[in-house]
Amino acid sequence: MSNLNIYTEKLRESGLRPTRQRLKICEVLFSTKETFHFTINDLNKIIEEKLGEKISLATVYNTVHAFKKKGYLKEIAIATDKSYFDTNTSTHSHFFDIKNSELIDIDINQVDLKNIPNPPAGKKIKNIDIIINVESE
Amino acid sequence: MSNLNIYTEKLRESGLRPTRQRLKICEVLFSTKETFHFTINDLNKIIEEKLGEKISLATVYNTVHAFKKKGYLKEIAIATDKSYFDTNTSTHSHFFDIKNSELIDIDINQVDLKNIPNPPAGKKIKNIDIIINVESE
DNA sequence: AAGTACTTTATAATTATTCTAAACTACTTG
DNA sequence: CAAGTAGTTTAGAATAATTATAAAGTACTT
Repeated sequence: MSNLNIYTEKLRESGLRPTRQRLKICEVLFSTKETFHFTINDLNKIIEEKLGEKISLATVYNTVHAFKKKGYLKEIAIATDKSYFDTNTSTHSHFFDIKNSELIDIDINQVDLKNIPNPPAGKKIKNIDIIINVESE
Repeated sequence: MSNLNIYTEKLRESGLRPTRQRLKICEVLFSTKETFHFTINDLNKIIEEKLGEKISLATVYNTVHAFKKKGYLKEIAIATDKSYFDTNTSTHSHFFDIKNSELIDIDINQVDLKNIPNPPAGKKIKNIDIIINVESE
């Protein structure tokens, strides 16, 4: 698989050694151009079911957090008990279906603020999270 | 205390009987026009420290959720392990200081979307959460 | 080839939240 | 106003997400 070098580089850049387990995680996260949303538990299940590799939750947590810190993953800000992550790290917003906890990407061009307010004194804006909550009618 | 009737009404409207404990919760949440942000734990501590009333956490959870359901409180969508609530139920957004988990209201007039994207087929927009993440510089 | 530093893992610990069932209280109605 | 009943409070247990730990295993340097 020629993606190996890419995975290895991503891991190294994140300060992690390329191990069998971490490469499997990469395979799920970065093998396709299609992006997706997941919880740690989702991810762990996919690795087990699709790749037949049973990885300790702690390893998945550590790796996902390292990728998030490095910017290879983004965390999505929603009011739920679990953390959701996104393999799409470009600036964009989400629809969130309250009933089934489904997240849907919104193209950046479709959402934009009219004007950005001045941050409080001594504070700098890092990024802006926009969630449009929807419900099936 | 002439606010008693107001508290009682809010509780009744939320489907709850006015009990000693719930009235104390109201006293903290609704006694002043100033709004504030809190976690369940914050709220419980304030009630104990300021009003000298020790209330079971379960009671606080139940009451806060009933108020949220009725619309007397709003939950704020941020990516943290705890749930944050807001006594300001008008449409508005927040600055969120990542380092100290501090929330600051933004006047609604200062934040507005240029255009609202069409929701996915069969779904209806309920509300929009906007968080501007900031960091001390 | 061997040593060191980093990893994985199972398991325990922590934290937020929800559940439960027994004791208690508000409210209705006679 | 004295029950009765339906809703409440509470401590503690149960759940669930996440983080910490420490022993066994692996990647990488030399």
